[in-house]
Amino acid sequence: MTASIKIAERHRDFFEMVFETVKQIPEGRVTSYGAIARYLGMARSSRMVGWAMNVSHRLPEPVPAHRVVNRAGVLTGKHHFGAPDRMQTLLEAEGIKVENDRVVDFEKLFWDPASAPELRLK
DNA sequence: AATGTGACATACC
DNA sequence: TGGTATGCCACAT
Repeated sequence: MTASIKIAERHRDFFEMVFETVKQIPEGRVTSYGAIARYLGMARSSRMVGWAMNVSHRLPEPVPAHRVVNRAGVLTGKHHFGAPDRMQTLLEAEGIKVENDRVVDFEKLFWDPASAPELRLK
């Protein structure tokens, strides 16, 4: 395997697909763990997406993990960004408003990798 | 080796 | 309507 990341062989591809998907989230948009899992054919393994995000911190290349929230738009992973409010800061830097650890207008900003409206419209 | 713990989601009382 | 249980599976202890 390429990097020093410890990922089980048979799931390495899955993790990489997660990273690729996350990297395609447009700036200023967000998606959910479940949407990614569903898109990759592991609808019931959304927790693994969370694990992938956890691992992504060790990746040589940057993965915009802050654009992934739970299905309610809550920043459940904020404690994994070093500083408690780093995730929120990153989001707000992209024009996404956050109140009470929740993305404002989540439904509008939601980007589904399956439908990928941004990619289809262009 | 066995058990517990999650950056989740869904189903069911 | 809201809490609880369960599926999921890599990883830590």
